[in-house]
Amino acid sequence: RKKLRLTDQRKLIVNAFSRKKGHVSAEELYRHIQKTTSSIGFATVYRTLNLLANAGLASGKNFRDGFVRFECCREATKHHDHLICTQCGKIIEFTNTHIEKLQETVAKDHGFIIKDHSLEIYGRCRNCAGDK
Amino acid sequence: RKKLRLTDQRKLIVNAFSRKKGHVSAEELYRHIQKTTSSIGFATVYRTLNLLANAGLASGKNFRDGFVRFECCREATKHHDHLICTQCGKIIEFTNTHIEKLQETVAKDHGFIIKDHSLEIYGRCRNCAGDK
DNA sequence: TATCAGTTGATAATGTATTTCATTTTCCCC
DNA sequence: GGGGAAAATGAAATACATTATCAACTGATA
Repeated sequence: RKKLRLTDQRKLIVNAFSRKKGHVSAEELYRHIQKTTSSIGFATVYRTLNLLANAGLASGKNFRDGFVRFECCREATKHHDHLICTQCGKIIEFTNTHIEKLQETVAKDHGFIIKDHSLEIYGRCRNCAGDK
Repeated sequence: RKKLRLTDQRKLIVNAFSRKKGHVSAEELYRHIQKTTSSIGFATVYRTLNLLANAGLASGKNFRDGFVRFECCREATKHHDHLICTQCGKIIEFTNTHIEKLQETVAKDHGFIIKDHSLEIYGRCRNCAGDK
């Protein structure tokens, strides 16, 4: 939040968003806000989330359910990758510096300069492992 | 191609698709086919690509341009990951068994059973590295 | 406080992808 | 080689998440 205006709606959205842990889609956040405060348009939710994303305060991930999920980028939550359960939708975050280093190596081998990357592992979580 | 019917359109689409190397979107393929043979509907291209994907003969990847790109899954082209140049759009494939092993380890640590994964590294390729 | 650019919200529009449905085509069996 | 059921096609309609539009509004600034 640098050179933009601090409006009531933005306060509300940012509050709701940062309170929600995990990975929220714009629509989920919109509906959640609607429950307590009506009169916030969903265009504003989208806009604000994109603003946060551009400002580096949120990041949008496109898993495989057709929409973008945003997560809060606090200082504490540095970069991380995701394990996604295809059964129950659970999302686990992890970091592995060893993998990151190997990615750097791969990139270097191809003359690439990494700007960003995303690694998602899809499968069954502990609880869903038994299900067919 | 197991229990489905072999139609002229499918032959055409599959031919065009397997001839096209690299990563093609349904729309690109559709337009490419239109240039030589009109009278193939757009829906049929989508349908056929999805059939191929379900049959494991193609795989669709969702990079960051908003649509799905399909690539041919030949025997030769086993699983691989991607380096994507955000400047010129070039896509380089790579494999790294070491990274894969580490992914298995991570998954095991969280009680996950991997079914699939996708790793994309975004950055600048050799040619575009200099550009601002 | 007056101003005015930034912001909002309802709605329309966008763009990719899927579905519908009447028509056509393929495959299978005689 | 037909006949017919089932599958496939194409054009258009639809779904769906997201973005653009634009008049009305509002917060920051002079």
